[in-house]
Amino acid sequence: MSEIAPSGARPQRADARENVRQILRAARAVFAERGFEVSIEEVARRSGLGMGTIYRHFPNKHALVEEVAIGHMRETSEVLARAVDEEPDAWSAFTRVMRHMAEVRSSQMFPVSRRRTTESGPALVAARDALLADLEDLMDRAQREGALRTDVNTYDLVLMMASLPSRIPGDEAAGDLTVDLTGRQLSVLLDGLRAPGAERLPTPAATRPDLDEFFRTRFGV
Amino acid sequence: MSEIAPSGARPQRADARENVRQILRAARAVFAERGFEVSIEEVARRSGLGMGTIYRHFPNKHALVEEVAIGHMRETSEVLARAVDEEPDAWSAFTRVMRHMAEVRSSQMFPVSRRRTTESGPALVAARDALLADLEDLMDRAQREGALRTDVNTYDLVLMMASLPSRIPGDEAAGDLTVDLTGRQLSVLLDGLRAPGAERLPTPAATRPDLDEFFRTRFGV
DNA sequence: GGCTAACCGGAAATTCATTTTCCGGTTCTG
DNA sequence: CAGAACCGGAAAATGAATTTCCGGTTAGCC
Repeated sequence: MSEIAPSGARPQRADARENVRQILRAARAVFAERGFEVSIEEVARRSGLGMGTIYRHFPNKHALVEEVAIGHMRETSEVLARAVDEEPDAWSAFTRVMRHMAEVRSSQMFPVSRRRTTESGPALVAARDALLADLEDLMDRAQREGALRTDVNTYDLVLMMASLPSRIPGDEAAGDLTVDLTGRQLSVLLDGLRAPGAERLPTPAATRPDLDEFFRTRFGV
Repeated sequence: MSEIAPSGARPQRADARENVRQILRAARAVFAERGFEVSIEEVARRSGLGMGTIYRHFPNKHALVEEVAIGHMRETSEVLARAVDEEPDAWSAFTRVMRHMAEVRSSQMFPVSRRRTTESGPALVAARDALLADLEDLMDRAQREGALRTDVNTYDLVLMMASLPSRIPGDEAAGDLTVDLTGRQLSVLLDGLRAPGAERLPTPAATRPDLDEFFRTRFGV
């Protein structure tokens, strides 16, 4: 995480460890709902802690974002592995992963990477690349199965997922939406991804640099 | 527009009128590419004019945004009318309108409305509501035709269109994308909108308040 | 229980981007 | 060619966010 217990000093207190957990939980929820440009104050409010506490455990905002992003990548990889194991075919596994990504909005975490090179940087890059590779495998299988249209690639997919609207805002806001916008759009999207696809997609397809560039201009990370 | 010639005074100069046109053209392009949170300085740069000139013709940034939005609404209404006239069926007309909206990214303009009540406020609301009504008619027809899935409504649509990524950045930027992301996503989206649709959409459907609320939290307008 | 380092809250300082003003100099146009 | 209309862009005003700081509070070992 962010604090290593130096050999000679006192260890981290139990309440502090619990607070770090609360911060990460709150950050994850708030980022999912509103994107990671929300203020630290917002995260603090949601976690029930003060801003000072957050800065006690993370050197700066970006470090917090990175930590959350790593969590997303790893978790999604696990979900993917489990789906591949348990589902009867690649398409079912694929939709299951999509639903999970939409639910937690992990795709917006892909671009979080190298603005500043922090200590968790390498871990993040590794987790992200591992997920992308797994996703590509799964999509290949779904395409060979004849279920997924063959003219989309991993980057298209991540970008599409990133474009989905946020899920319903949390507890606090008064004027909450009553619709599951994400769910509705995702369903339409999945239908659109089914093979063979009537529309002809403009070429060329997206590439990795496109993905990076898009997120850079879109989210500034 | 924004300047009325008072009866006794000199009329607006020809070069000034041309500049207003340039400002609107530049604003439209920049907003389409990067959203309307781009700075006025950006608009100025793109129009080849100074910031002072923009403020000479528009009392504040929001007034400029409104003017652009009105243009989008009216233009899209015209495109829709023409499409209905010329296309053989409702679905073709529908896709034509969708492609136009994606091209100019007019759907992100829907929420621009009543933050401050300006003089152009009523005109904007009228233009927007007219377009929404026309769109609803067209979707109804496409649904009765059996081409458009019946479980989506106008609000779903506007929201989906608003989620599409920006089109390829303009002249200036060095690291441009080489992909037509908008086009690819739109094609997938259109396939997903085809009747009958295999996926079952979460209910209830979106409503007008949902649309307003979504944009408020998403774009702050 | 008591001591002390670890911890917390949140106001205040800082930073940074953006909007908006302002005015000396320039350009149309009658 | 007079003079109002116009322009550019530096600088002031604003606003929103990040980050620091420190007096006051705990946890947890003795």
